Amino acid sequence: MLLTMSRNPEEPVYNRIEEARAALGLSRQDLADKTGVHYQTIGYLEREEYSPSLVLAIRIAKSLNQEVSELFSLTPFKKGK
Amino acid sequence: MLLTMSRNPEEPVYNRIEEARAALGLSRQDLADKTGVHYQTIGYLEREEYSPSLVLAIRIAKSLNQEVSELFSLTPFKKGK
DNA sequence: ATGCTATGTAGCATTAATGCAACATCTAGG
DNA sequence: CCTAGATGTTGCATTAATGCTACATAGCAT
Repeated sequence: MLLTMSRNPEEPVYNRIEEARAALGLSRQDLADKTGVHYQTIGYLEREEYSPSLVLAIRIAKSLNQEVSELFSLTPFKKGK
Repeated sequence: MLLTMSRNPEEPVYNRIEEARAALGLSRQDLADKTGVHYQTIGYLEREEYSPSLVLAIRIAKSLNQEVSELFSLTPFKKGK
């Protein structure tokens, strides 16, 4: 089909993907490859322009050796790990 | 828009929603109300006709006093709790 | 039997998540 | 300076997730 203007849903999910990814020295492309998604998708998630599906969240957590609950939250994360 | 025939995605997520819900003596309608979704949505999830968004998974886990990882998995659950 | 509750099934509308492509920008190296 | 890599931005197509409505069925009451 055509149209729609997604980007920026009403229900954001906070995440620490960028920190966790940087801690492992991975580029977005690297993480995208490990996870099996487009590298832009990682970017959108890090910028919190939309929230992932549960499957994607689980796969990303696995790629980063983290628990889903450590990486994603409905409430903002505190600064620092 | 129109059309589409969702139901039954390519990537299922296994879950224990039904068991956890029953353990608390809640009907689907009860859980749907607590979670803020349509009661049919709970049914689709229990029958694994599609997998939830991350936000919904988190909210459901919270409604059932469970961890996301205890309730959802990319691999099938063993029988019994 | 009648009725009520829980559940399954089917369709359709709307919106979000994802892929992908084409750019722009910025920075680190050579 | 030039180039390459990483990241941000915009647009559009496709598909999944969700809401909602309606109806069927099965069980359990009264």
